Amino acid sequence: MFMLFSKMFIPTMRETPSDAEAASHKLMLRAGYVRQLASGLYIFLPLGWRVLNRINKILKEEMEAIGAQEISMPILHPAEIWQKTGRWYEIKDEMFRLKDRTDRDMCLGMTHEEIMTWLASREIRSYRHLPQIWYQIQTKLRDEARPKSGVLRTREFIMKDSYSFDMDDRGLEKNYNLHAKAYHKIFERCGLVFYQVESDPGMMGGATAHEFMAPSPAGEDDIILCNQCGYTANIEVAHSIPPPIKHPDWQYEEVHTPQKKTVKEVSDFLNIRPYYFIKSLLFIADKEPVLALVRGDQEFHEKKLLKIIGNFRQATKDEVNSTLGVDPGFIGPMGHKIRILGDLSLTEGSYVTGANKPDYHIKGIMPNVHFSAEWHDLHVAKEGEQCPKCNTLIKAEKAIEIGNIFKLGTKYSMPLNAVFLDKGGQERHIIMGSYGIGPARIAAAAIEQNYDKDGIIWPKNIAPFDVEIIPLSVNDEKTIEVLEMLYENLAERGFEVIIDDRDERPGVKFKDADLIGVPVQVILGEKSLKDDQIEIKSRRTKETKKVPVKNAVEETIAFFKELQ
RNA sequence: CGGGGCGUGGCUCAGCUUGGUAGAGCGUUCGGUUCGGGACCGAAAGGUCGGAGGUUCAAAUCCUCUCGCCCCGACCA
Repeated sequence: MFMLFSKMFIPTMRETPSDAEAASHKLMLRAGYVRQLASGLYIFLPLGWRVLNRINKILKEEMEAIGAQEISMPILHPAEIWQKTGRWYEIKDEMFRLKDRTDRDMCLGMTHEEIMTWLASREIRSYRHLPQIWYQIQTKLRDEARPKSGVLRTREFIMKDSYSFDMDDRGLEKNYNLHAKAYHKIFERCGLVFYQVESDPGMMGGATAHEFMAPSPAGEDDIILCNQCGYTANIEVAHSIPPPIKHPDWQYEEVHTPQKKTVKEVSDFLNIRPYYFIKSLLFIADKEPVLALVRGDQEFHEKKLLKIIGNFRQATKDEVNSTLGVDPGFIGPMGHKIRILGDLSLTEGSYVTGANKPDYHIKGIMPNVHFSAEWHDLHVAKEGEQCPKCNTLIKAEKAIEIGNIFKLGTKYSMPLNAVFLDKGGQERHIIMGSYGIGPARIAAAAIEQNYDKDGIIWPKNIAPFDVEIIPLSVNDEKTIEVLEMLYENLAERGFEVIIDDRDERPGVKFKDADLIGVPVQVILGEKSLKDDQIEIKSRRTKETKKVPVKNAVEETIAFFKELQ
């Protein structure tokens, strides 16, 4: 297969549109892959669509390889099904809602757990029908609060989503692991650097979830990594052991700290390091006040507390006063009757904390001596702390979420009554899993991880073309002769080739070729052709190899095969 | 939703403070010279200055409202 540059719609730009920030966003615009229609809505131009299709082809191959069957679901859904699972009410502005002409409530699909489960509930009757894996590559719509970074976060996007249906947890475990393995193959084939990390199942429900993360400064997520034992987790669930500290032999005493409220202020004032402090934060959970404690050098982790006590909010200044009898800034954990939760790093030692009276702090307070608390992990893990599994120093990185896998259990099969009869004739709920991948995010992540000042450097399996042939002169007879020989042979051998047949100056063609990022460039110049040679150039390294015309096809293929 | 920024030919931007003929570079079209890393010369087309209202003899410029887009945060099924 070959295409002519002059006939294709590839609107490259010399300058970067001013509202692009992320490298992938800038380059996809400049190189003519996408155009923006409105906030969070993107048009994929021929090159961009080719890339997505190549990614989708890989997705399909790996899904079929684990026995998944492709289907296609509507993106317009009746409200009732979403009402049955409760998500119609739980999800707020992020769901696009509308009514049909008969005033029936409808919504646009943000994901397809409900509809897939609905189908299973109607069609699956017996254990003999299980297990099943159904998948689709389908448009999703979410009215994102903040679309950003080009195609990384959009309101309409394509997603590969698959769903597994099993009779029991063992079956789910198997399908979950099959998906994890398939995902590893997919992201490897797409040429990405990635990690599988522990993640928060969130509103998807279920106990276990992992995310696949492509490290990149453009990413929205923070992940924690341990190079030693391989522990990886999203910061939302990551554990860590803060650096241990040596505790001084303080006497329990009040110290005067006029107007000093924050840890930093008191720390500077008393000349005591922040990690010797206990930070006390008051929250209101279902009307019950809860005091949360973290070490002074630690950041309090809201989601971790949420999982323990359920919904809560920060207490107002007045509530702090009426509950604890003191203004924020001078709170200490001693002498209160309310529920107290403390971070695990505080279980022993001697600390500084608020004295529960204005302008005073307590030095020498000891957990489990001067106060008691329920101990939980309540802090945000950060770089420089220790791995919870092997004590090695951990690293933090930003990453793009390119895929996720969830064990759903019966979260959807219960409300939608998706049941089957087991061997014993017993009616049981289907055990489900759901698994997503965002192809556009793969493309963007691939660019974020592979570009230079001149443009995109595609991993070879997802590039829009394998080879770009650049005849420097389109009026030279010998050039045309070699060109035809080359592309016909390459196309015959299954390569996808683009030919820059435009009557442009060489500089323009080189610039565009680098910008577009096809991994192999074959340059046909009159000078080299005089010696019966052509040039094969790597987009990534810019290294050029001259080879005789008679070996051009084989050499080009060999060159391509050696690339990543 | 909170905070910040920006809307002027297709793209990047100047002009706005201090109201008075709407500009530049790139791109596009035509002609010519060029031709191995975004060439050069000449000519031309192309703009309701995001929109509405107001102030004024006069508004891209000042005021009010509004819409859109980007960034930070919150949110993210």
